[in-house]
Amino acid sequence: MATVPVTDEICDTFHTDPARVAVIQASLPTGATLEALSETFKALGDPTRLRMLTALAEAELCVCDLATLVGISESAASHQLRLLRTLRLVRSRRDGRMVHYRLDDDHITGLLAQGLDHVNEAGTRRER
Amino acid sequence: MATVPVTDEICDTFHTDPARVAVIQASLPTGATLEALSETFKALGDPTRLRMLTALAEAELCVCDLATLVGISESAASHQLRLLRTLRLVRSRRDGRMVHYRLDDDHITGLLAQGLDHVNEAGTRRER
DNA sequence: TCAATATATGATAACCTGTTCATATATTCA
DNA sequence: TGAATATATGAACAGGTTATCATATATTGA
Repeated sequence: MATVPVTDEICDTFHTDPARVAVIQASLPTGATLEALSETFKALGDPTRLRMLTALAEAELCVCDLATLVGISESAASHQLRLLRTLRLVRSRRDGRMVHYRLDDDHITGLLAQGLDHVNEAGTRRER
Repeated sequence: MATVPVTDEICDTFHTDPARVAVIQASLPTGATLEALSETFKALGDPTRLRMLTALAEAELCVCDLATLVGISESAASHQLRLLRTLRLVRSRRDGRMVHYRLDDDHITGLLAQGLDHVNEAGTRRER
C-alpha cells in the first residue's frame, strides 16, 4: 500500500490538514465494502465460530458433528452456520437428512492462518 | 491443512464417531490461542476500527487526525486505539503533546487485504 | 508554576450478540 | 401416509460492546 508523506501540521481546533484528509479518505474502503468486510471479520471474531471454522478446515462435517465437537447445541450450531453461510464463509451440501458443511473457499483458511501468525508473533513479543 | 477422511457414520444420539472427533479436536487451536485469535478478529470486525486501520495503512496519524478522518470523537478514538494497542494491531509513538499511531506490523495489512479479497469475491458471486 | 493543548480513562446508557427453548421444515423408511 | 431423525428458525433473555460525558494525565511554553 502507498505511503502518504506526513506533513508537519499541528493538532489545533481544526485538527487536520484538509488535503491530507482527502488523500487518505479516498483510500478508505467504500461504505458497502466496509460493511461487508467488518461483517466478515466480526464473524471470525467469536470463539465458537472460530472453532467451527478450524474444524471445517480439517474436514467436511454435518451440523451434529460440529455441535458436539464445539460443545454447543445443534440449534446454536445451526444459527451460527446460517450466519457463516450468509457471509459465504461456509457452504452446505445436503445428503439425505444431514447437511454437510465445509469452508467456502481458500480465502478462509488463509485468513485463519494469517490471524494465527499474528497472535503467535504478538503473543511471544513482550513489552515495548 | 490436512484432510480427514469422512467416515460414513450416521447422526444418531451419539452423534459422532469418537475417533474422528479426537482427530479434529486435536487440530483445533488451544484455549489461549483461540481467545487471542477471536479477540483479534473481533477487533477487525467493527467499521470504525476498520476505517482507522485502513487509514493507518496509508499513513502514520495522530489521534485527532484519526478521529476527524473517521468521524468520531477523540475520546472514542482513544478508547478504540487502546484496544488496538492491547491487541498489538497498532503501536504508538509520542511526539511532544501528540501521539502518532501506525500499524504494528505487516500481518495487519495482510489480513485486511485478504479480507477484502474475500468480500470482493463473495460479493460478485451470486446465488447457489 | 500556570495555562493551553493532546490524549487517556472511568462510568453510564443504548445497542447488539449468542445461546436457549419451543416449534417448524425436510427427508427417509416402514 | 406416519413416525423418526436432522436441521432450521423465531422469540426472548443475559451478557457484552461502543459512544458519550466528565474528568484525569502529560507535555509545552510563557
